[in-house]
Amino acid sequence: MSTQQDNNFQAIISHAKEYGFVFQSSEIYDGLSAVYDYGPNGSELKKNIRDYWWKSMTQLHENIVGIDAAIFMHPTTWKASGHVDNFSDPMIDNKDSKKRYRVDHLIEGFADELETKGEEQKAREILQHMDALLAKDDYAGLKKLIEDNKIKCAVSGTCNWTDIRQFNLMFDTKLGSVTDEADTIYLRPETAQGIFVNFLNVQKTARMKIPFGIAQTGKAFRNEIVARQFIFRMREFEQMEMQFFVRPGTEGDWYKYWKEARLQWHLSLGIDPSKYRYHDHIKLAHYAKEACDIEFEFPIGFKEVEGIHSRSDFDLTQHQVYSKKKMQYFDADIDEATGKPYGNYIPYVVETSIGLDRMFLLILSNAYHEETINKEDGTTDSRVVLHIPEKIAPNKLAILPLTKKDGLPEIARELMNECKPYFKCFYEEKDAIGKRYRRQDAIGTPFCVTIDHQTKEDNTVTIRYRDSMLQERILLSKVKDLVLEAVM
RNA sequence: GCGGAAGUAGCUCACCCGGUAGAGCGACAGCUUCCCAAGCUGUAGGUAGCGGGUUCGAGUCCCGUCUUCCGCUCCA
Repeated sequence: MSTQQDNNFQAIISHAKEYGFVFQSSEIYDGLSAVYDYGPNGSELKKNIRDYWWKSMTQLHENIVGIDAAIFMHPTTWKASGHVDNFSDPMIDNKDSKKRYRVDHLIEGFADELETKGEEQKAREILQHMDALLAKDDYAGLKKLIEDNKIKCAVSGTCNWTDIRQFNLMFDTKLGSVTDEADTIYLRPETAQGIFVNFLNVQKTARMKIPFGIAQTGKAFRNEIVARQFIFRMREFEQMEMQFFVRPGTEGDWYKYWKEARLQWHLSLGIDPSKYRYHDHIKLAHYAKEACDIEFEFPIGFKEVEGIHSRSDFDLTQHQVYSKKKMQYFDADIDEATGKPYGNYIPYVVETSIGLDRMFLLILSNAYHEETINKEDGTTDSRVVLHIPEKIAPNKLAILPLTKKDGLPEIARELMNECKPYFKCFYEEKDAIGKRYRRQDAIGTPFCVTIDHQTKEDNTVTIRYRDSMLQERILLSKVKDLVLEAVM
């Protein structure tokens, strides 16, 4: 058996469509850019990945609880989080170099140059002027400022600028019937804030003690300027995140802990460790203290699938400032250094945030193999198989009567009824048995059971394993437990 | 957003100099009862992404638009 895996991203996308994993959104209307739908097999796989994550967080960790916050949040949330100010910056493009700049960065850079040339006075004037214009959202004035000072593009060295445009990565909409400014609300660009604003509610009602975590899965929306590469970067996507609240000073250890724990979660799905790597951030986001990505070698190269961020007390502090509600926690544990309780503080946060859709793509691209099989008679055969981990495969078991008569379907149906309540099964009696096996390979079903004439005599069936293609005879009565054990 | 390539049946593709669409696989119904696809019979499915133009006539030429992939850019 040989495996051919030459980064065939196209083949994976085709396969995803052909077997009902992923469709482009609104395809009959030419599709909507960077928006995708999950089909029958895709929605099962996605749900299974989500469940596997959820269980690993909320069931296997006694100190992590879940919530399900709304997508709509009070607009002030996004002022507090920094999303309004940091991600709606006016941008300008240089027409010659095609390079895009944040307007404030461009002008500040110019001011810095002036300062190094000893023209501090002029630099200060320009910055003051810029701040005044920014405050008024006067884009024409800002462009004039750039042109009047002949600020050049560092790449092309020209002043050939486009108009200034604003790229707000948050989608907005109106709440209620009155459409004035005050009613503008945003579709959340990240799920994390739903956790932060509920920090006290959860801590008090679930009686959580630090250190503890709050987990959540859900949709988030970003109006990406460029969104591409299939489901890798979508405008509507789903996150699975957990915010872990810790005592200040311990965040470094917890960051290390979660960095390791999250990689172990990935490896628990049996994926080749060499396809993973960490990428530690040098340049940090506005809220971050330490940050790293877990990257996976997709067919399109190593890309981020999950981020672990030490977010300090930035978010809770911001919400405390904006909401004027105290976000503190009373820690009754005794500080050995002082002999007294640690007392009140705003907890630090270590975040783990994984893109569900990216994890889906990871599983799919890791699972996809076009295999050539050397048969006993010297000829070759081929199959497309998805080596999806058993635990998260869309279907766990295919039940296949060898023929559709002689009472075999009846026995198969009985097995179906026995197994159905425990895991997802697929029943089929059409076509040659080999063909049915191949169909199950193509959608990643780990086990196939064939009911044949011998079953009627000794209550044994053939179980066939997807990955090895080996088969063995087992008792009909053992099928359910065998599958259950593998998929739990 | 810029540049490149592409968009014909579910998937992969063909249609030579413009003359009103074909194949393989797949799907469906049946035969075969066959423990690893590609045996037999039959059926369905496309007005060639969408819109406009040139032309007697366009999938084939031109323009626009949408979508996808690749490179650059961006990525809290």
